[in-house]
Amino acid sequence: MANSPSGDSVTERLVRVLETFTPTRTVQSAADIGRRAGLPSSSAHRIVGDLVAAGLLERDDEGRVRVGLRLWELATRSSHALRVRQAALPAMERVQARLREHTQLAILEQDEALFLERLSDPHAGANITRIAGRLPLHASSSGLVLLAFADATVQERVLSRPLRRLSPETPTDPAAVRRTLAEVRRLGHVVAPGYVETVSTGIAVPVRDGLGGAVAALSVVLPRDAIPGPALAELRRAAAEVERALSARA
Amino acid sequence: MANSPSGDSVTERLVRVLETFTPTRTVQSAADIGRRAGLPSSSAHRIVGDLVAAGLLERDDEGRVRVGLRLWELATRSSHALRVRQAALPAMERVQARLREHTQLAILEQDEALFLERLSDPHAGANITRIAGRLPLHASSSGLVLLAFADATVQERVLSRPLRRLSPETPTDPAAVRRTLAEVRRLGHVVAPGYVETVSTGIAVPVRDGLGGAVAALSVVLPRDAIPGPALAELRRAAAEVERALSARA
DNA sequence: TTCCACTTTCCCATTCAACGGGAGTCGCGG
DNA sequence: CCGCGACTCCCGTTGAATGGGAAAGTGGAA
Repeated sequence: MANSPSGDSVTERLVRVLETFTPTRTVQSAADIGRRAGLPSSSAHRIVGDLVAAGLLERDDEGRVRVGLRLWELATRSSHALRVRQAALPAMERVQARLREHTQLAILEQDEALFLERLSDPHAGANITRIAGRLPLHASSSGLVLLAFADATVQERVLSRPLRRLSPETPTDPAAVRRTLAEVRRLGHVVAPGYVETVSTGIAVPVRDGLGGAVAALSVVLPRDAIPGPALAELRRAAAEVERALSARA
Repeated sequence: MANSPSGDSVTERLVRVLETFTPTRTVQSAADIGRRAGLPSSSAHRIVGDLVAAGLLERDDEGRVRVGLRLWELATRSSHALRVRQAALPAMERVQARLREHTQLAILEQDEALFLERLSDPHAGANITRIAGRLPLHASSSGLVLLAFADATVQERVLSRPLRRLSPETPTDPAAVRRTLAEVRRLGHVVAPGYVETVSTGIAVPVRDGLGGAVAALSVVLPRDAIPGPALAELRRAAAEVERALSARA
């Protein structure tokens, strides 16, 4: 029953297998994969074997499995988001050189903020975001910026669902979030203290397209008590630079 | 016949479909995909539909197909090469800020040089390398560095096959390449004028691991007549920085 | 407007590849 | 030495993938 809403086709199985890999779990045994994907052991081994043969998975020196580089090569054909990343990288490096904390680039993807790039100072505190990681739109500075400039239907959909709480200070009242969004649109930025982690503050600005929308959010994560002014100025400058770079090649 | 040396299993078909996307061809109709992958039209449509449902492909506003972001998310689980990229990025930015041409990072992958990252000045001349692109090991500065510090069996295998010519100046005599490799090992760098394109010179240095091998090659592409000295100094410094960054987190 | 070329969707009988249970091997730790 | 887990191989069954064909949508040219 290919293509059906939730049976299991071969394709779905393959994806399930690939999804057993997480940002933290990057290598595992074939048997592990089978267990996590809910597959009979013999099937799991066969499927993993196929994927390895196809190059989507690789075996390391001692038989364990990891995601293959071929997959990354294929993924890179997905120009549209990666063009944004490419355009933003120089500006992000500049921000990072000045602030030396965490500098991030996120886009709106399936009602979440998807982080495309992240530059971190080794001396900066750890934080939760990762490249290719996601955060809820209402609960992160990047997300709020993306949501503020998103399509109205997206806003409705997101705010009509229960708003997950990441930290004690995450805003979970739809009305409050709506007010925040209006303010984001007015000011062109957002400062989100403690929304994601109590010890840090996210600061984000939109990278605008020509039509009132936002193609991405640039953000930095600072210690909770840092003063946001200088970071904001840096971010504003960077966003303008990215917008220029994006419009330059059309 | 799952897992067999070259029949066609479902997995192989999926990969064939994904491989119809190239760095240049990033969107196409389902029918196109079918033709390129050698699939009956009805099968092609079904498979594309499955892949879209799984999120590995996406349809744009007008029905055409492109590679999905989900694929990129999955690919990012492939930490091992991307750790190198992450470690190298700051140093690469520094090189790029100084030289303002093309700065590249490549690793050895299946007997080719695979480019993980590339920073290009908008004012620099175009050149052939791309992120996730590949070049032969004998015919690019990055490749020669990688080959010079590679396993002896890899060297033998590569040099025993016919050496493809990319430009009139590409070295294609195995003996000559062998001499070059020895020199690369002695000097710790290579200057490759016109090997890839007649108008440019590639300059590369290895990023060494602790054991006589190279984890990656850092390179720049300069106009053919540029003097290589300053670039070399920059690259050396950058490589040392990357080696430090890599050993820092273990 | 009609015609034509092309893409896409839907349907359905056939069949063959994927499936998974099971048995056997290897390697490790107790 | 035994037990446990990972992995490999085998093989009969079966149902999902397959692809031909028909028909509906799309769009440009005449």
